Amino acid sequence: MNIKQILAERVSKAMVEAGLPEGTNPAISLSNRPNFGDYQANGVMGAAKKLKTNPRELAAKVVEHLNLDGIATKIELAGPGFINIHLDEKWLAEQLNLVANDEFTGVSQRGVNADDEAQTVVVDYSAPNLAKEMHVGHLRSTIIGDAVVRALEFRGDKVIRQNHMGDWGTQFGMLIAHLSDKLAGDEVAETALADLENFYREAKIRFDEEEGFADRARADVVKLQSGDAACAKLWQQFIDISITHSEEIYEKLNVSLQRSNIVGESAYNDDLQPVIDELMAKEIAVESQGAKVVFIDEMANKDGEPSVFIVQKSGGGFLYATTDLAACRYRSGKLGADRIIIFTDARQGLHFKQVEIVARKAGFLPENVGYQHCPFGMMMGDDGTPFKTRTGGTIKLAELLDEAIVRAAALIKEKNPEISETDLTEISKKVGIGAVKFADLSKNRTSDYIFNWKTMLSFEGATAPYLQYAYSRIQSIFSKAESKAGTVDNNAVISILEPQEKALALKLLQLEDVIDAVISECTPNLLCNYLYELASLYMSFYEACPILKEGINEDVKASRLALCKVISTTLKQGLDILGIEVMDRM
RNA sequence: GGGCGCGUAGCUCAGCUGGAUAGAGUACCUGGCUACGAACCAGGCGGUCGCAGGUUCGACUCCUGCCGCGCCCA
Repeated sequence: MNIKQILAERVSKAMVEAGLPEGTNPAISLSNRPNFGDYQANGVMGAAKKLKTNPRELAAKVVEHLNLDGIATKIELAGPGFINIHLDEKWLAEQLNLVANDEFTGVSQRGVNADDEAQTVVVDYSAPNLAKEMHVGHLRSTIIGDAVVRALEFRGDKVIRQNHMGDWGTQFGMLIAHLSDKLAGDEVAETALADLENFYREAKIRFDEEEGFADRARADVVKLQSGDAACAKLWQQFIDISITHSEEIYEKLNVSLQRSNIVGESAYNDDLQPVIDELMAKEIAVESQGAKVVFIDEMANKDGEPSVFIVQKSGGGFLYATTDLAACRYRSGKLGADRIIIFTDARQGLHFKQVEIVARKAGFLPENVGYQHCPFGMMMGDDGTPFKTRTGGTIKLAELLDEAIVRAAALIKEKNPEISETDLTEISKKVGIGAVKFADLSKNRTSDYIFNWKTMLSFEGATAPYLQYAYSRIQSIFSKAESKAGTVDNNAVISILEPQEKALALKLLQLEDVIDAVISECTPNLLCNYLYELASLYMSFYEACPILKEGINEDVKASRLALCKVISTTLKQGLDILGIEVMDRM
C-alpha cells in the first residue's frame, strides 16, 4: 500500500496522454497546507520548462486526462501548474481497513511480485575494535545498521549481517604479551580482561616505558602472524572474552547481531596474498618504491596525478585496503550479494571510494552489485570540537546505557510509586535504552554527532518514551474497554469522522513509503520522524475524539477502537524496526 | 597544498529528485487534570536559512566566489 506510488502511476499516465514524454517524473509529494489538498503533483512545471511551453496550460491538459475516480474527490489546478489532489475519505477508510487486516500493516513484501524482487543484502555494521571496550562512538554504526537491517527484512529482502570486528593488527602483540604475563601470575583470563580499557592502558604503558616489553610485543605479532600456536591461543582467548563484552552490549541495546555474524578482519588473512596476486596479474596494482600500489586515474588531481592506493606495504605487510578488497570479493562472490552496505564514520569516505574503484576494476565487485558506504558524522563534544572526556578518555557505552536505565527508573518510580520491582526493572530498561537509541537514530545520519548526556537521556518531547507512552495509552484503553464490555471487536469497520481521524488515516497509509525511503538511503531518522508524527497525531486524536466516555455511539466507539488497533500495531512494528521495545504500562 | 562534509529559531535538530506563507522539539509565556494515563494537549513568543553573486516563473535546496568549523589525503 503506497498512496504516493498509486498517484504517481495515475499522474504519469495522464502526463503521457497529455503529450509529455514517457518517464517524466510526476513529483508527487504531500501537500504542505490543508487547502492545497492531501497530495500534490508538481512534475508538470519542470516538464513544461524543458519543453518550453506554458506550465499552466500543460497542467490543465494533464488534469483533463487524470483519472482518480473513487480515489479523489477533487483535483484542482493551482498557481503556475500545481495539481492539488483531495483524497476521498471513503477511499482512505477502505484502504485503512485493508491495512488493519494485513499482517504487515500494509507494507508489501518483496519477492511476491516479479517487478519487486527480493535482494540479498550484505550489511556491514558495528565493527568494534576488540582491543578495547565499546564506547559511545560505536553506537551509531551499531544501531543505525541494525535499524536498516530490520527495515530491509521487514520489506522482504534477505539480509546477511557482517560484523567486521577489528581483531587483528600490531596492537594485539602488546595485548597478548601482557595477557601472557597475567596468566603466568596465576590470574584467570576472564578476570584479567574484565576491564578492557584498563588492560589496554596497562599494556600501553608497559609498551612505552618498560625495558624490553615493546620488543617482546613486536616479536609476538610476528609469531602470531606466522601461526605460532601459543600466541594463537592467547589471541583466541583475548578475542573470545572481548567478544563477550560486545555481546553484552548488543543484548542490552536490543541489537540483533549474533556471534555467528562476526567475520572479523582476521577472517580474511588467507585471502590477502591471493588478492594482491590477482591485482598484480591483472596489472591493476604495480610495484612502486617496494610497495604494491594502485594508481587511480579516476581520482586524479588537477595536475593529472592519480590518487595512490597502497595495497601492500614495502615490508610485505597488508593494510585495511587489502582486507576491504578481500571482503568485497567474499561478499559478492561467496555470499552472493546484490547489494553491500557499510556503516562506518565519515572519515573513511575516501578509503571506501578507493576500495570500490579498485574492486570494480579487479572484478571483485561486478557492475550489478551495489556498493554503498553509508557514512555518519563523528562524535563531537558540547563545545563542537572532537569529543573527549575531561580526562581525555572516552565514555564507555556500557556506562552510558546503565546511566540511562538508572535515570529512567527514577522517573518511572516518581510517576508511579506503587510499581513493583520486577516491572520497574523491565520498564526502566526499555525506556532508558529506547531514549538513548531514539536520540541517536532520529538525527540525520550524515551530520556530526554532538554527544550530550542531557539530550541523550531526555524523556520529554520527541523521544522514545513519548512513543512508548502513546503505545501504552492505547493498551490502557484496550484493557479498559475489555473490562467494561468483555471483549473488543478488532474487526470493526473504521470510518473517518473527525479531522484527527483523517490525519491518522493518511499517516498510517504512508508506512511503506517511509520504509522504502529508509531502505534506499539508509536513513532510519525518516522512520523516527514518521513514528513521532504518528504518535503526535494520536495524542491529538486522544484529546479530541472520546472513545469510552459516556454517550459515544457504539459504531463510533468500535471504529475508534479499531483505529487504535492499527495505530498500536504500526507503532509497535515501527519501533521494533528501530530496535525499541514497547510495554503495556509504564 | 589537494579533496570531502558542515553552517537553518537562544539550544538540539527536520526540511524528500528545485515548489506555494521554512518546520519540530526544547527553553520561555498563557490556558487545560474530580477527566479513556498531564512522560500529555491547545495556543503564544522566537528566522536577513554563514556572506555575496548567478541560473529561473520559483532557490534552504542547483552553480561560482568568499568567511568560519570539522575531517581525510600528502
